[in-house]
Amino acid sequence: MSRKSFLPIIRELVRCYQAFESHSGRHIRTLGLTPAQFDIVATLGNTDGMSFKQLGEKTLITKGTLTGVVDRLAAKKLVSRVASPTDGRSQIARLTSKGEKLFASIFPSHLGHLGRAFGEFSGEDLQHTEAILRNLRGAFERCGETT
Amino acid sequence: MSRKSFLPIIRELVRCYQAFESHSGRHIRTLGLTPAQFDIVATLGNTDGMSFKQLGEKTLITKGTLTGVVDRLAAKKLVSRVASPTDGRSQIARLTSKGEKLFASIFPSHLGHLGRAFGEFSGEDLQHTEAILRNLRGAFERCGETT
DNA sequence: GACATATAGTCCTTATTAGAACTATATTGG
DNA sequence: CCAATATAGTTCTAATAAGGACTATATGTC
Repeated sequence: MSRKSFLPIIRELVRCYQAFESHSGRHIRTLGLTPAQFDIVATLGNTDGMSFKQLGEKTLITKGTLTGVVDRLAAKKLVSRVASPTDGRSQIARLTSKGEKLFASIFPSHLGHLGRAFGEFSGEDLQHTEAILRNLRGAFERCGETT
Repeated sequence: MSRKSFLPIIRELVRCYQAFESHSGRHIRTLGLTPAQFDIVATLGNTDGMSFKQLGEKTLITKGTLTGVVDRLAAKKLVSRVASPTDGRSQIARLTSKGEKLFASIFPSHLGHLGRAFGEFSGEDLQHTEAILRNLRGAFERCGETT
């Protein structure tokens, strides 16, 4: 298989993601958060809180970064940290009541913003696009495992 | 169309891109460059140089960031800046001979690394995947234009 | 030629990113 | 019970990211 024939896919993936980031990030900033902060608020919404490990897994933000982002959300009084009752090493991050209100307000707004891109997609389009992306992700992840 | 039904696509796009970044970035770092630096070297390879404006368009690195990345590549003697002969505001960034050698050495290596992910893809798979990504990118970009 | 407007790149600021080293705590095996 | 190993989160570092303000230059109009 020609090595070059996959380059258009790489190019389209990068541009697609950047277009998404631009579309999404532009709106998030008007909400007074950064994309990483929004990601954490969205992940914590409608939960009782979760450990940093779980947060890192669900958001794919590396743990070195996660500490700082949670720090800034805590400084904004949107998130609080509580020591884990069961593991002395661990802390639980949880939305404060202010954070819950923010989540309740901005999450639907952001879903609406994102949804605008999908107005022309049929149900079949959506399922097909998801399947293709999952397959592509699997291809990259399988390479990662062999390292 | 249900607002929620596109969320799996968003999730898969983000995870797919992160898997790609992890797969690609890991290799680039072993080459002694950062992903943004590699992006610029790859974009300048096999050209006579280009303006920052053109570089920004081809790499989608914002100009505030671009100055710093080119600075660091210049400090590594991989890229040089020359004043534009036709526009007093503009500068041309170009690979040095050291940069050309690096490009010649690492670009095929990186293509090989990326190509490993696509070993199971048929020609039709590749074309189909590209078409889906282009369509999805178009959806996000069309939203950007209406702002 | 003068003036208004636009543009190229730089500088600045705040936040994020990734990963290694570190400390405190947990787990496992003998 | 103790030693070895693993893990959770923090700290640190250098680089990137995004966008606005700025300076120097270009362009267009009168």
